[in-house]
Amino acid sequence: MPELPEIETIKRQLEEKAVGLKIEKVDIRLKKLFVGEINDLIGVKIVGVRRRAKLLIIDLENKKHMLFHLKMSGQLIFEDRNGKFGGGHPVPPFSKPVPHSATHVIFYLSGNNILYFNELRQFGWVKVVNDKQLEENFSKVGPEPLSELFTLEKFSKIIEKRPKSKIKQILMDQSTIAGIGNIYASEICYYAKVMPTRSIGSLTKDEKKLLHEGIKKILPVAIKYQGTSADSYVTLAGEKGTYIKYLKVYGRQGQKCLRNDGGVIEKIKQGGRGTFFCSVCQK
DNA sequence: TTTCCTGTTAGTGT
DNA sequence: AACACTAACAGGAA
Repeated sequence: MPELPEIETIKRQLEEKAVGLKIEKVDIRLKKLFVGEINDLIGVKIVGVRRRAKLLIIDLENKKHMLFHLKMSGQLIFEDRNGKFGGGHPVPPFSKPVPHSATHVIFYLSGNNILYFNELRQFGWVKVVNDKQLEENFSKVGPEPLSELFTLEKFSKIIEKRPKSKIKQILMDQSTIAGIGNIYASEICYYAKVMPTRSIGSLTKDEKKLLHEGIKKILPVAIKYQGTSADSYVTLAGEKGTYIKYLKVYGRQGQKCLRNDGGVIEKIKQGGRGTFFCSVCQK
C-alpha cells in the first residue's frame, strides 16, 4: 500500500541494502514512466534513501535524486544474492518472478544487486531531478505526520483553516498532511470514533485530539507491521501479508465492529472513494 | 460478457 | 473554497 507506512518500510530496507552501491545500468522498458536523463545515473553511487509524503527519494552522489511515486499499484523489488524483498502494492504478488509484464524500469546495481520498478496500472513514475526540482516537487506538500513538529496545536491550526471540509478528505489531502491515503484515513476516523463524513467545523476539541492521537499511533504500528510484511522473502507464502488482520474498518464492510458494540461496518462512497465506518461507535 | 471496483493525484468546471 | 467528475491503466470480482 503505497501510503506512508509502506513507503517508509521500503525506505528503511532499501537504505540498508542500496546505500553505497553504484548504478551500473538502467533498463527502461516503458518510457513514459521515466522522466529525466539516464546519463545522470550511470556509474553514480547511491548515498542515501529518504521518504517524504508518499514518495521515495534515492539520493545520488552527483547531487541528483531519483524520485519514485508508486501511486495505486507500484512496487519496488530489491534483489540480492540472498533473495528479494518487495514493497508497495502486492499485486502482482511479490513472489511472481521478475521481470514480468508490469516491470517497467530495472536498475542494475553493483555487486549483482537489482532494483525492479513494477507498476501494474502505469500511473506511477520515477523522475531524476536536481536539488531545486526536488524542492519544487514538495512545495505544496503538508507536514510529515510523524514529525515532532506535527503537534496537536499544529494539526488543529491546519485543519481549522478548512472548517467546511470533510474530515476524511482533509486527512487525505496531501497539501494539508503528508502521506495519509484512503485506507488510513478510514482507520484514523475509526480510532477517533468520528464519522469520516463530518466537517472539520463540527469537531470538538476532544475529537481533534483523538484524531491527532490516531494519526500518531496508527501510522507507526502500520510501519512496524508493513515492515514484517514487506520483509518476507519471495520464498515465503502470503506476500499479501497479515496486514489485513490489522485493519479495523477498511475492507470490512458487512462484518461486525471490533468494538463489539453491535455495529456492522458500512461502506459508502465519498469523493469517489470507498469510506468505511461503524455508525454505532463513530459519531 | 459487462460493469464495477481498486492503496493516487492533477486538472477542469460549477 | 468545496465538490463532482475525468483521465492516466490493468485486471480481479461479481
